[in-house]
Amino acid sequence: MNRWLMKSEPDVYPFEQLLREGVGRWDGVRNYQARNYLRDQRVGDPVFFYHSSCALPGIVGLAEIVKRAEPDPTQFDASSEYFDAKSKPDARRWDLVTLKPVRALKRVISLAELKADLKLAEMVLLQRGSRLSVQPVTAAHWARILKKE
DNA sequence: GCCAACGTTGGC
DNA sequence: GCCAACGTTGGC
Repeated sequence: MNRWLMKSEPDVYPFEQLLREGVGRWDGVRNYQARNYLRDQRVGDPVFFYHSSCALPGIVGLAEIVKRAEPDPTQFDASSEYFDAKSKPDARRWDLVTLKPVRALKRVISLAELKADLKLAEMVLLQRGSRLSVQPVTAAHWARILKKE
C-alpha cells in the first residue's frame, strides 16, 4: 500500500464537496508525472487532501482510492476546459482515479507547519519549486503528520 | 498582484 | 537535440 497527497484548489473542488458527495472523480490532471502516480494508485490507498492557492494552504482531510485509473473523459470533450486535441480514444493521454472521503481533519495542518518540521524536509511537497498535484507520501511522514492533528 | 520555478511547445 | 518563448502553478 502506498500513501499519497493530492492537491486541489478549494475554489474549484474543496474537500467539503467530496464529503458532501461521498465520491469524487479526480479528473483534469494534465501533468505526466502526476498522471503516472495516478496510475500507481491502488484501491484502498490512503490520501491526504491538500488545499492549495488559498488563504491557508495545508492538509484538510483524509480520503481513499476506491477505483483505479481509467481514461479521463474530459480529454475528449471539446467543451471541457480539460479538452486535449492531441488525445485520441485509442491513444489516451490522461487518466482519472475515483476517491471517497474518509474524514475531515480536526484542524488544518498548514503548509507552514509542515515546513517548520525538519523531519518532513524530504517531502515532495516541500521541495523547491515542487508543483506536483499528485505525489507519494512515505509511511513515516504520514504518521508524523497525522500525530500533529 | 507579483514572481519564481517548472513543464510544454515548436522553430531551427 | 537544443533552447527560447510561453503558459501554469502556487506561495506570499
